[in-house]
Amino acid sequence: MDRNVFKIDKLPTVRRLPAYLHILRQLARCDEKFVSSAFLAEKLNIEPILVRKDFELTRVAGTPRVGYSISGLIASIEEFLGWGEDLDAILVGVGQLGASILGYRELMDFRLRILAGFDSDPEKVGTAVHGVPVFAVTRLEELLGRLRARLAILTVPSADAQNITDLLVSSGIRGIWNYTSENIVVPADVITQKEDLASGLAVLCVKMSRNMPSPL
Amino acid sequence: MDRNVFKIDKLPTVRRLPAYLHILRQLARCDEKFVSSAFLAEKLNIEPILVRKDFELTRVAGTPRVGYSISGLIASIEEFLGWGEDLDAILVGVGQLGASILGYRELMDFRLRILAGFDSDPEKVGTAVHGVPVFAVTRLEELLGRLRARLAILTVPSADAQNITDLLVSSGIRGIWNYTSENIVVPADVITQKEDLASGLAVLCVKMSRNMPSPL
DNA sequence: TAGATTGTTAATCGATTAACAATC
DNA sequence: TAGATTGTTAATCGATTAACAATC
Repeated sequence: MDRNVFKIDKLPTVRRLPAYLHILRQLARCDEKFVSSAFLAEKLNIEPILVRKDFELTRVAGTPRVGYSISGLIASIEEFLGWGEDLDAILVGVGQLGASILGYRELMDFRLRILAGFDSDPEKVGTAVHGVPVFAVTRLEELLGRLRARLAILTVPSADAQNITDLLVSSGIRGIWNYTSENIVVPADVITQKEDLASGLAVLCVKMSRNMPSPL
Repeated sequence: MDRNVFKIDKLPTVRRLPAYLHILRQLARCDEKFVSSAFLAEKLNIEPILVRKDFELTRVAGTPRVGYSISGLIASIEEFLGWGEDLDAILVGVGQLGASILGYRELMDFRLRILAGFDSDPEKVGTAVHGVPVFAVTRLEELLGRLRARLAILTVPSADAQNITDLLVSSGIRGIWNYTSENIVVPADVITQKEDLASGLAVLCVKMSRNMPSPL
């Protein structure tokens, strides 16, 4: 089963870490110093013990009766996720979705730095979207040699997904954040993460139908 | 623990169903009639037995040696998700993200029908984005009385998330698909589904750091 | 028939929850 | 001190995987 070399454990925990980080930063902005697992659990609708278990993974220690140091937690989580330093990326496909990602302030909170956008539309080439310069997709290989980004955000039309993926891989990209609806194929040493909006909608629909006998 | 009344089981299965659906429709378009669990498993990088277990939930039956009927599977999955009929929704916050959702063809495949957009920007009010009319957010309550949509897509700035949520809830919305980075608070009988881009990025980052000793 | 694929039943694995001792 | 909160250890729960019988 080596097709999934990158199966990491504690995946549910990793998925929750950014949510903690978001709340912790809000608290830090309000000059709070300590927070309890119960407080965070309440916010995220989970159990306090789960919060403590999650923090165990990041090796942060709390103080009985006081809680966890907010700044300590932020540092530990960032450290664990590798979000302490800028994460350089490029984005391919500057359509409406691509543009909205370029303008998504939250991602900058996580020190994701999108160095360049690429698009095949000559109208877009040469412009800047949310301050990010857009280049022709034909220059991908050339520019990736210079930019040293290892991560690519894929927001092209589904039909182009695999072609562009192949190009990204041969240009040295090691991770692809896939926003298309295609299941792209990559060599074993390249990592992909598929962002699937439909799965969230499915969960919502099933919950709603469980909730109401007649869904309309 | 009644705050999570809508904890459904088989959640991982539900999350995978749209991915099956997507592949099945591609196959149907190619006039394929049957598919094996092994084929689908290969596509999604999971185990064949997991595919069969998932299908068990939708009560679809396969035929030994032949596989599953593609049209039968599509029907069963749609039936299970309640995607056999149009799912009426509204969208609040016609910014770049909101607009990209309005233009997202894939969602129409799932029969999600966005009846109206709402925005506070007078420039946008009265226009149509991807064919969807945009109304003033002040008319939310009034129009929701008429539209009979039960689902709202929330793409407003984080700062407005809770206010708009309260308005949606008091206007009769039963489910909120939350694209903001806020953890919105709703009454126990309203369902929310938070779409968290950061958690996908976290998984990707952790996988990449596991992969490469030095991440750059 | 022989062989491929489903479907069932049991085993394993991992995530969450519970209980409670430690501790500030 | 007493009480609140962490952290540890064990129990439970659910999801995935394995084994193999059923079946077309």
